[in-house]
Amino acid sequence: MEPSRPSQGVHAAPRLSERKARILAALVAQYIRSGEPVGSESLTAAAGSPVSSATVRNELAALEEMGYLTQPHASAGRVPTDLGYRHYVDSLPTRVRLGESDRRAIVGFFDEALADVDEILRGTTQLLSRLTHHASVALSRNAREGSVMRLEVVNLGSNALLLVVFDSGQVERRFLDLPEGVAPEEAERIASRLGEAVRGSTLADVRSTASDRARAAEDEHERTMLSEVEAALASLQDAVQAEHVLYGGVANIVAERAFEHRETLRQVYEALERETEILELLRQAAGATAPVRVTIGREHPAAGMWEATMIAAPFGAGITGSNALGTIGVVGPTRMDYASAISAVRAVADRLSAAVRALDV
Amino acid sequence: MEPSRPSQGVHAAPRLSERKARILAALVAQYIRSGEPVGSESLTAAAGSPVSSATVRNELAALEEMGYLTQPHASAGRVPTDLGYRHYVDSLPTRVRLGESDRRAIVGFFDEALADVDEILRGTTQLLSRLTHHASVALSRNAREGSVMRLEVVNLGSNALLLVVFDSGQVERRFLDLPEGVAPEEAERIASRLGEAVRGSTLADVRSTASDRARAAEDEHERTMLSEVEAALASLQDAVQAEHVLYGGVANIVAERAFEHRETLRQVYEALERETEILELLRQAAGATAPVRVTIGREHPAAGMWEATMIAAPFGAGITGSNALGTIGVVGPTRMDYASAISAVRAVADRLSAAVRALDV
DNA sequence: ATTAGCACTCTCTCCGGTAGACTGCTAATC
DNA sequence: GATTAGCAGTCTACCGGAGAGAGTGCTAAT
Repeated sequence: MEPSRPSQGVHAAPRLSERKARILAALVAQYIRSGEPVGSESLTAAAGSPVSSATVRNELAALEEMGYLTQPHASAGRVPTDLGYRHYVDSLPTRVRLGESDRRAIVGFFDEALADVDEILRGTTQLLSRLTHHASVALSRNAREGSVMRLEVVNLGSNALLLVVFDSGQVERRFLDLPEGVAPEEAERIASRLGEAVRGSTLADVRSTASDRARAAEDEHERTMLSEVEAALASLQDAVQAEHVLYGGVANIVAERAFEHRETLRQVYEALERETEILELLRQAAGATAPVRVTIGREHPAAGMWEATMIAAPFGAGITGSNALGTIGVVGPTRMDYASAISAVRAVADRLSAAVRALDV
Repeated sequence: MEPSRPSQGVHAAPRLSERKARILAALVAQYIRSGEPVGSESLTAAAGSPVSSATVRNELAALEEMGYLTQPHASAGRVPTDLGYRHYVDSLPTRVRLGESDRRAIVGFFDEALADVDEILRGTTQLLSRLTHHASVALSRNAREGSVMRLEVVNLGSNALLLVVFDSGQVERRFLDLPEGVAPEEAERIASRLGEAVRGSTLADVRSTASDRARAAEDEHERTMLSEVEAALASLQDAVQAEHVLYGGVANIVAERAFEHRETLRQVYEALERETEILELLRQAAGATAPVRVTIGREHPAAGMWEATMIAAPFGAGITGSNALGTIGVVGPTRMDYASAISAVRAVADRLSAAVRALDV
């Protein structure tokens, strides 16, 4: 395995002739359906006007030369490369109609009023997995990047809790040791005063304000209390990992016949578990303006995903775009039914956007 | 596969003779090590005073008759049944010393002060997976069973958020529509007044109090607001699923050589994903007084786990026992290294208990 | 009760042979 | 020049048989 990066192949992908494009598309479609290498014979009808298998063979040889196809072995049919899939996906019609039963499943799911955002997202991954028979992933916007709407201290008896409420509605919490001699009520008052002063600021600003105030405070209780709060905010700020990917339907990966080798399977599970690369892709999809982002095989930065494809779509973006609330997607083998997977992801993302908007605004 | 339940086998497990027990233990240990069916020849040394292979064969035949062993085929060595593993596990010494490097890894992990409870638990599953090379699971006590320490309404601009803080420090939230004409400040006041009144009650009590007060309220704002709150609490109370299992190291399952068949693998992943049975076992372990609970093969209620073993240990219980803060555990093939897996789970649970205590009290 | 010995059974692996599926190439054709 | 028929060549997948190896159960002797 050489670490070659995508679409920068040696062959600069010259525009394909009409016929080559047709043949390539037909081959990819058939390979996706059957999983078997495709021979020239079965493509004679695909080239517009019917041609002989010998002609198809010439075209196939050319497409292989250009990097769109390979052969498992010398006397076998052709199989698409990642570049072949890429061409296929890029030439897919932008809008594919969803099957009626799928459409109904999606509408039905979002009709049931689920109240909690996280729970909706979790359910959405399950929905998406059922629809596509692939593993699905979801990421919601990082709370810590939003602005702080409230600080609250809650006395729990043996210790106290600092709550930080963000404008997204997310809540982070840290345990606090109340300083010796500070009454819980006083602690609560100090925290909420700070909270009112910083309402709408970023976490970093809140922290530095807390630090400033702690230094400036004349009252000793206030000083120690504020530095406690600052310490908690600091720990919040540089927590090991702020956000986590939600997974659904990961059992589908092992059921995937296209992941033939055990080792491939292992690598995919490991990549999913490592999270970093998946996170990266999901974040990119959230930032992009495109409705879906498809990452195929070696286009993945992580070697463990080189046999896999990820389809990701942002949700909850306003008309302004690019400020999505999060991203959902599916992960499956490069040999997947792109048309239906892409439309399922898009449709679910659309509905999810509507559902979140209804809940949130 | 017949749905036979464990240790209620036809053979009522009569006490094994000293020699049978020795042979069985040696066989299980060797099978765990090698993964190959064990022949009589390699057990001649195991029976206390050395005996011939023929004698061992007689004993093996008897053990098979009693249900502790089987043969993959007529002329192969013996392999333990679930009952065989059960006997082996039950006769394992209660305390096995952990390897020095493992011990250091555990201590090292908990030395790094992690601030958030969920994050610690998440990290703990990863630690446990690294130590045992199995998938690990964790469950923390259901917040909704605790008592409510605070109700808080936070105005987010476009809508409002109801926070419910429990004595465990867990926080649940629901979006609220502020009733027409109710000022955010007023809403906050109404909620916090309710919160003060019900401090320490269960969620159900809080809800019924909210409902009572809504009915009794004279002020219209207060009435509508309180019924909003009650609706939110209701949705909290019967949320689809209150608690979720945390998973770590699930890639280890596919790496497990003992899960030879793809289908077995799939079933295990599905069982993990379905969560219900895993939850059930983890809850049972949390309630039990035993330091670890081992569930082997067909002892599992879920058929998908019939080839797997789960080792679970509660953590965070006081000296009173039975009120654990949660449970951690590992899931692997029935053919696993029980001695080291059990001691790893116990050791991690112990340290985790200490860490949580330090954080919380 | 234990053991030596032996016949028997079952699996696993290797091997050669064959059928089948495609290809690439050449030479003829449009 | 593009297309096509025909054909030789290649590679895989599958099958059946042979033989080695491992381990058992049984019998008869100790």
